[in-house]
Amino acid sequence: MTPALQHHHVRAVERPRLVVLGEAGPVTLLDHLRQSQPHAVRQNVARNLTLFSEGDSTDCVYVLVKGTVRLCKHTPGGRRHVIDFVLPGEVFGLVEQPEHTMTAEAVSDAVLVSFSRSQLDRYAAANPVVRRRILSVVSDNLATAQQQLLILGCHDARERLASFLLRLADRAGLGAGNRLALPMGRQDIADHLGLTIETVCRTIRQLCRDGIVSVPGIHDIVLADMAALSSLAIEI
Amino acid sequence: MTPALQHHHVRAVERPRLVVLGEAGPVTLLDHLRQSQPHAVRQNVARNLTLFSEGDSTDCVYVLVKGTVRLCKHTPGGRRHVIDFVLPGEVFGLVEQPEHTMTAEAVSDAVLVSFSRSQLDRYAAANPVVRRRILSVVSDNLATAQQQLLILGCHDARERLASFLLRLADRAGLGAGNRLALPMGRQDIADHLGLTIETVCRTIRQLCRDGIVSVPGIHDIVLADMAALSSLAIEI
DNA sequence: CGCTGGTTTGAATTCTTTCAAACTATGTGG
DNA sequence: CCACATAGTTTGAAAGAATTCAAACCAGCG
Repeated sequence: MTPALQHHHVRAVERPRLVVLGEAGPVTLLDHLRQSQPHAVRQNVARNLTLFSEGDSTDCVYVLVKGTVRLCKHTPGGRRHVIDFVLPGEVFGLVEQPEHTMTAEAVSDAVLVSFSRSQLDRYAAANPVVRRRILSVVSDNLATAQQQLLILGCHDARERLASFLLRLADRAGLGAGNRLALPMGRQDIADHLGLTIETVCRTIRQLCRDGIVSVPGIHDIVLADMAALSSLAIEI
Repeated sequence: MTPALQHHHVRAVERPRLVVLGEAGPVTLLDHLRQSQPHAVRQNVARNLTLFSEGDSTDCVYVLVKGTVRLCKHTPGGRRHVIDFVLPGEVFGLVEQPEHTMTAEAVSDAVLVSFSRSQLDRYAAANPVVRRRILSVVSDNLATAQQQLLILGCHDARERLASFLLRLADRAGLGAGNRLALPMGRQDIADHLGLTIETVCRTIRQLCRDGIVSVPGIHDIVLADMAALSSLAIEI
């Protein structure tokens, strides 16, 4: 796993962007992180491993290179809520508090790069553009959470699941034949949507019977009828 | 409505804080806003009036002085979700996007001060502390939204309502005899908690019968048994 | 006094949860 | 390579909860 390869992987997952001819400076926060901390630690984590827990000090910022991560909150009563899933190319763990407010766990085997938070802060202090990127990330997280509030406000399971699938497809992109990877388990989806695992199963099955999706494998779903799915989901 | 009076009102709603003897500089974002824009416009808005809508340009930042405001998202399908309520002393409308993503409406007759966004940005450009305050506000909004995700993840109405009441009590403070003002209507609460208005009514009634709360007036609720309410709510 | 907007109650329906059991895939050890 | 154990998923049936629809109620107001 050479640095060059690592470099490639980190960039490969980025969203397409306009390329400025001649000089393409750092644009995303990830660009800036890579530029200012070229020797950041890259690590492989196995499925179900905890990356950090609620209460841990926020001394690192992470970028997911490969795999999927879930961000959870646990209640004293032993319940769990999955606030969000992290997809490759996304920054996570960037919190404006001394301690993490969520737990991050690998949904599947994952590869990530961890950057020093204090170093980022020093870099940002001298660089207005980086500050704006940091604010953008937090602001995007806020927008995402508010979008999710809308989904959880839906009264029925079909609507929540349809919305979830569409949002995931939008973020992760669709494969050939509208195939979408579902790396997370059914329980993860349930805890993300405020449902039980049984309801998630039954609702997926229902969408299947209605010909709206098909499920070639547990961790794959084909969005056969996007129009029907969209009309089912909460419109944004 | 003299400037002095306005000054008094704006400060009166602030959270208690330690007073530094001799020199008490600006601490909160509100302090900074007031200091940098001493002639900001103060306005009265009547119940149900819209302050700004989704899509409006974000050229102002607001501070609520009196009354209550709801922040909603509307779907093309005609549904509405109340993302949050704004209480006196709180900043709202501070969004890192060119357009508002929510609609703000007065729940009850309200008084607010609007500050110029561009002026704030210029001020922040030269003042690291103000930048940090702005980031704090956005970050706090994020924490609030994620807390609300936890509440909406609850499978039953009692739990959501109990959590809502406790959170409101925590933010607004309790009056004599654990009295809490509920300026918003039942439909607002329903749209905030992902329930129907009927379920909200019935659940409040149920809490009443169980002696956990009492309802002297539609817009007042007495949290009689805080312990029971806490054990009912989702523990944080 | 009667309207109007908002709230509360009732009864039936629909949906979700719960609990239990069967099933499937995956990995381990023989 | 197969049998078995395990974790996770799916299905079924019954119970419980929320929604829907309808109607009654209530408070503020012209």
